[in-house]
Amino acid sequence: MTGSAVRVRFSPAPTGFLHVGGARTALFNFLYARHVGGTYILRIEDTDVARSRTEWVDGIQDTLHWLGLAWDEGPFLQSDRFDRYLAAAARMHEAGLAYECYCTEDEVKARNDAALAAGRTPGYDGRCRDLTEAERSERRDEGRPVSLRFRTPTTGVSEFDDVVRGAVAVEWSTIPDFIIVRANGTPIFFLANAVDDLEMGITHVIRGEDLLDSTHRVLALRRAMGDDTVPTYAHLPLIVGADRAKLSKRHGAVSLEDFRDQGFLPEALLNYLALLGWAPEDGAEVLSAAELAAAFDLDRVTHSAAFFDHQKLEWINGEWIRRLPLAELVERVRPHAEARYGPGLDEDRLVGAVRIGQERATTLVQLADQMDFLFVDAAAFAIAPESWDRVAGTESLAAILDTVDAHLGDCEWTVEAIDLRPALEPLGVKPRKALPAVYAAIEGRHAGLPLFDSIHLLGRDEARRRIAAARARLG
RNA sequence: GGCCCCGUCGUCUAGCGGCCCAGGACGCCGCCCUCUCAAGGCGGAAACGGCAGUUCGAAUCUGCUCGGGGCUGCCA
Repeated sequence: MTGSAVRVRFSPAPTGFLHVGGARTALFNFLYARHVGGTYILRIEDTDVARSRTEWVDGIQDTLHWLGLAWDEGPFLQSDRFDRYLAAAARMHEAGLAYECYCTEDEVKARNDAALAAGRTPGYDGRCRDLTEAERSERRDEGRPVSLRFRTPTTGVSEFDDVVRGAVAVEWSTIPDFIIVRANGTPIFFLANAVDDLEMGITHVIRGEDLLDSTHRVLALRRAMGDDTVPTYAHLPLIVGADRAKLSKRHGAVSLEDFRDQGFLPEALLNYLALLGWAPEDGAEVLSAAELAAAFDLDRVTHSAAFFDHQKLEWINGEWIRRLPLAELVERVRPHAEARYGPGLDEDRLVGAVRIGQERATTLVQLADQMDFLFVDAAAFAIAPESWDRVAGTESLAAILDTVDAHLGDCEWTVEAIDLRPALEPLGVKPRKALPAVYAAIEGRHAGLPLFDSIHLLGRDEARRRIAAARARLG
């Protein structure tokens, strides 16, 4: 598993559920590690104590496991490692690479707003950058909060090569000094990120493009720690919502758990997510995790933001439902069916329904819903009003139901013998005209699982009872 | 506002100077199959943002322009 020196990490902030953007990032890290035989690490970036929650730390891990994206090392919690970051920050301070800043958040914000209003470029104005020792002690005596701010270069260019973007360069003069330790004594993302990538020997940083600009600051921090090496960076195109804006917890993002609850298979989600921002050379669309890992490479990652297409996900999910062995599919459907109809379902009916539903299902939930007529209480069974409206006017309906009842009364109880078409032939009504009403009578809806199999699963008595009930509605 | 990134069918993409009057997939439309609905098969409509330039030749290279997005936080 760790045949190469490649070390990658997925490093989510536990400030919410895992959504498709985060899952895709985890997946690409996972696939790359598997492709090259490297190590895939999980690191929780919970430096923002106020917003991180342990339930999200657990939730993210659960979801990752469900997806099959188990990590080789970790999880490492940055909140367990604050001393390291703070020590690094202290060294930078001593070396003059960082300085104490006494500005309050509100003051900085007010000055930024003023700069913007005046048409000037916002960003920390360097007020505390070159304070004398006397000025510093004066501010400390005032009881002002003390944060540590990193001194960025004022001249020159910061440049690095990104696997998917190519060379990315920016003038240092456009990057203001930034906080590395908050006034409350906790470290900031840039610092923790730089320290950990270095200490954990991360060789490839694969993450969203929203972090592209922060790379310059992290690299500056690495150099401040005396390290001139640069890991390989690969910034993935963003996954956007219908408005083409970045997905986030407060903007259009959907929890991966919701997809699970909606009846999507992890195989399908993985498969679809892999196709958002990457495509295999041979153009294949339906691939297993192993096939994805074999074909995946960073140099085929695309450049532009992608819209999450729910319809294509549904299609892939159907493909995966069809590929699952029957017994396996039954186990995937079972929890959804039990959630609806209670535990201890009749096994023959469940397996039978899954068997006839497999070739037409798009989601596990849809499949579980379609078999409701087999599990709902006899007393609770009812024909959907819309369906009855559609079929109530069927030509010769009374005769059709009488004929069906008679046929079910004395035919051999096999799917082949139940076939209603020969019995209906004398009535001169086409099966496609006559049968929807029988579907409604038996399944409660005019379209659903194959009728003859459904009748077979239902059993002779209950099937006839339902036909009789429908017949009674005609008066 | 400043900086950075991106721009091929509705959507996801293939394409890396001639094989492209642009290929595949989802979706959509039509036909076939059919016990309903699906699934499946066949066919169809549908795109290189714009303008210059380089070149014998550009979706592919360059510039400009327009458009979209990201960052600009004591969030990550």
